[in-house]
Amino acid sequence: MARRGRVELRRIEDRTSRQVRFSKRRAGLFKKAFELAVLCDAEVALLVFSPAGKLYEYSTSSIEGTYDRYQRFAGAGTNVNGGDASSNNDGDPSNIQPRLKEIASWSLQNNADDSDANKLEKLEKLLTDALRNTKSKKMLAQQNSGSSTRSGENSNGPRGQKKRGRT
Amino acid sequence: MARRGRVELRRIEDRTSRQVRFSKRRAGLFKKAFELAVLCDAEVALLVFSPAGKLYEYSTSSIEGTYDRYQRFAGAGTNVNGGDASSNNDGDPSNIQPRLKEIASWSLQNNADDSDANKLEKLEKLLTDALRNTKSKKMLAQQNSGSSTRSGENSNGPRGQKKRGRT
DNA sequence: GATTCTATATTTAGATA
DNA sequence: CTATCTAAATATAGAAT
Repeated sequence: MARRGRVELRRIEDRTSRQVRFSKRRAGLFKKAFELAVLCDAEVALLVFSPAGKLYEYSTSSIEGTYDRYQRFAGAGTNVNGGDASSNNDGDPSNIQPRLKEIASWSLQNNADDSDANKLEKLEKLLTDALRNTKSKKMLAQQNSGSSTRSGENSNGPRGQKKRGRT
Repeated sequence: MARRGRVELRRIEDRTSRQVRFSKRRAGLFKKAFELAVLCDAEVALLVFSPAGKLYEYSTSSIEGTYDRYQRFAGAGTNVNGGDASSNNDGDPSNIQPRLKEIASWSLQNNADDSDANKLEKLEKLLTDALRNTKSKKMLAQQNSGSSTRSGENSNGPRGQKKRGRT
């Protein structure tokens, strides 16, 4: 963030302070959203509920419209994750369990120490791979079942692109 | 925004430049959205379609959930209270182990069946969260400054967070 | 609660790799 | 396309209004 002392990334306890920051940051966030839309010609939809329950929204066109596009996009399996399912998936995209085993194992072995960058790096890799496999698998499952079980597509990030060699 | 010459708030004509800015600004926007959610305990849903048609999303809980709340809210036009509904994210990026435990547990319980979209969806969320935590944690460890500025990067990798020589 | 002032913390456009 | 580095523009925590 920015300014004098430095801010911990965690829920602000002081009610008043949290409210003030919410106001300021909300304004900043909406401004950024607007700029991204205009400068880069992107379609943006942003919904924010304040801790008090108040609604704030912004959208290039309309919340509904963008949400619809989102559903069609995600549901149709068009290009759900930007197309990164072609990387080195260890061959079989449906082979998730092995990855999970690794993660589970790693988790147990490092239970007492998770502050080391190297370990974190390794974990990160495992998670990334596992996630990639998951997505590939999910698409397959959805396509096969034919039914639209689109309950909650809720992957946070726009997953990493290829990440391998440079062009 | 920020940098050397100054930016006109209008569509960037140069295709390449626009693409690069989109990448950077998108990352910044998602980071801000994440911070607002964590710091101020707000519920956020963000959808972005790049000019190329790629989808990027972030949500405190789930896009669908927040959209639903939005519709209800807009429809009722009243205070959607009755519980505040503030999602508790567990906000602490340094708390990775709990996530891993969840993953490990899930892994064991679903060992025999990983072909179901719903299960995969759940797993995906777990992995995404865990990954996000990992990255935040890693940056912290790397900075090794003892202070505590974290950033919840949910997009691609942790942007250059090295030392950044301020002038 | 929102806004202004101010001293820092961040963000980011460009150029590169 | 992504990551770095640098210089310059913003964003914003705190305090006061």
